[in-house]
Amino acid sequence: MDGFARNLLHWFDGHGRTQLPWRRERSAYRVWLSEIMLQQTQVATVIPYYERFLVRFPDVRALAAAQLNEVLALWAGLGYYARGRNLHRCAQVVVRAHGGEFPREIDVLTALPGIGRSTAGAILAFSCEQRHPILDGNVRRVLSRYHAVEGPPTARAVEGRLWELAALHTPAARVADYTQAIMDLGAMVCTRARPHCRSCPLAMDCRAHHDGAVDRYPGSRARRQAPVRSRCFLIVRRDSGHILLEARPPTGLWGGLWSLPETDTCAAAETWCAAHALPVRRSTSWEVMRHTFSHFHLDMHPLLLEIETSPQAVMDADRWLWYKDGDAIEVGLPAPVRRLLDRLDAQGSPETPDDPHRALRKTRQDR
DNA sequence: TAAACGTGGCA
DNA sequence: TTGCCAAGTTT
Repeated sequence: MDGFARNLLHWFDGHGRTQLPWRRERSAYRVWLSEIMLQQTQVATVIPYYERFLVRFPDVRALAAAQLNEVLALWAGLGYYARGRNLHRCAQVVVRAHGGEFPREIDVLTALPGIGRSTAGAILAFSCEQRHPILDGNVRRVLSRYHAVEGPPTARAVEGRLWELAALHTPAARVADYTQAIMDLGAMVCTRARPHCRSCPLAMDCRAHHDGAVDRYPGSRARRQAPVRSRCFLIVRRDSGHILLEARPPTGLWGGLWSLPETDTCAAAETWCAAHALPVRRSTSWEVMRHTFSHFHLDMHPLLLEIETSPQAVMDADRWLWYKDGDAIEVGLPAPVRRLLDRLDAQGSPETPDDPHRALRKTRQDR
């Protein structure tokens, strides 16, 4: 064990996070579930989802036996829904092809849906003390500072060097503690902004700290300008308060979730209603709501359509659903759609803005 | 290989 | 307000 790991473990024994839910019982199933949820997602966000999943799906067989729709409904709000779809697929593969036990070989594990190199390493390190490196945002930050690794983290050479360093430092003994320790250090001490180098157990040998250039690492990644997509979302409401939902395609944005019917423009929405024989009694265009994703801005143009009761159109239960909050239906709603419906409940029929630009400003101030 | 994939926290 | 990014993987 090198000095890096020794100092880190010593710090961990006094300062490590011990209260995380997935640290209590380290079955492969629980470690796997937590690792998938934690991909690109902050710890505080994951905790309530993790607890709910464990109650509903106490083991991998329960998860494999569930409907994808229910899994995605429980996943709704976490984001990156391919993780939810892969989670379900992976559970079924584990049950069908591996007798309900997660494989202990890293190559077999990595071949499972949703499990890459880092997640596979974490599962084996935490659940059975196998010596494998991980490379997440924390480890990337700690190592790139400690060794003053230059360059954008996505660059191939940088990526390879960081994996190399991660493998070099990972000890044979106490692998689980070490893996937790380096993530805890990244989350609590070697933070992105204003790291606490005074209380860092590695500061003595940290090249970035020695050079007084901690904020140069990791290097910044190149960003593209986010394009703007403009879409019209139909809030088709019946007198009973039920809202028409449409099943989204199984892949892509919000894949597998339910959302409001979507068209390019509000004008197209009228065509859409005619095509589906929806007798519209009143329509009200709402203020523009801009939602920013990782790669683009979505300008949502909500259009409220109040319709006569019991339309005969839109009857395909696989694709369409009349939904009212409180129904005992498993529905996964994307967060922006959820917010839209919440606002509708809160203020009833929204008023038509007379100035779209003012409306946009107003919306953005609300957020 | 680069782009796609959600959401929320923070400075 | 805006940009960055968090327990990354897939195509």
